[in-house]
Amino acid sequence: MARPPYEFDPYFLQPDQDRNLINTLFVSGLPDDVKAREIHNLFRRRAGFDYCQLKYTGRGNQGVKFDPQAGSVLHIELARSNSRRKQKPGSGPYVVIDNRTKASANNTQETSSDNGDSDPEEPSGADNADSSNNDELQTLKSDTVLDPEHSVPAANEQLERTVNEGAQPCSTLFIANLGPNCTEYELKEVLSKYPGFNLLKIRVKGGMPVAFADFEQIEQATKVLTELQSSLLPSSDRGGMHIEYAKSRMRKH
DNA sequence: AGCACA
Repeated sequence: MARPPYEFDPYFLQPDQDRNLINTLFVSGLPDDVKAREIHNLFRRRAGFDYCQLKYTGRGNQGVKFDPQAGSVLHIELARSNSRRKQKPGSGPYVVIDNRTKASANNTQETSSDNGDSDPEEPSGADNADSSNNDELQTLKSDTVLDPEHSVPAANEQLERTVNEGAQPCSTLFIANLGPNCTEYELKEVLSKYPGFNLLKIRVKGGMPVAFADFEQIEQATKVLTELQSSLLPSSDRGGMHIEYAKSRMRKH
């Protein structure tokens, strides 16, 4: 495949970046048996199209009910961040990642090019004579999205009425995996560097402290969640703190 | 994995 001599995708872009810099589209609502070739054909004539990456996710037919009509409508929006995956020069026009292979049956390979998140070079070297550079992809029972890592949450919510692991954004954070000697003071010291920080409450649950940290805005809580996730406090003795959105907002104080 | 206060 002739590819442009330049890269469209800057690497290592963060999710919070300026939306004007997004040059990746997130496509959902694809049928279970969609083929990467079909997606590629959908966009190949469009100016500036570089490549597509098709990912079969873990959600699928099992118990996911959505309106059959709505389910057949393609939904396209700006991705939350740009695709980082780089094509290998010798590979095909699209990338397939299949995460839904363990529970189901057979094949696990991507057909068209490089694989998932960590892709060391093939130790065997130049074995690219691999004749299977073709377009026949495994068909798996699963929901199908393009590049779901970069998806906008709303897009997934449209597709699934599934159990969402209590991950609704909230302006209060729940902080766990704190050391038994963690003090309100040391935690407050860290949190108060962030804008919008309101109040911290520490409770002891089964001997181990957990904390609730309240912020003015969800966005401010989100920033703290991502930036302080897994970070260590002086009192930490079992790894970094684990931060989630609280299930409910902190009450009046 | 563990989510309280009012």
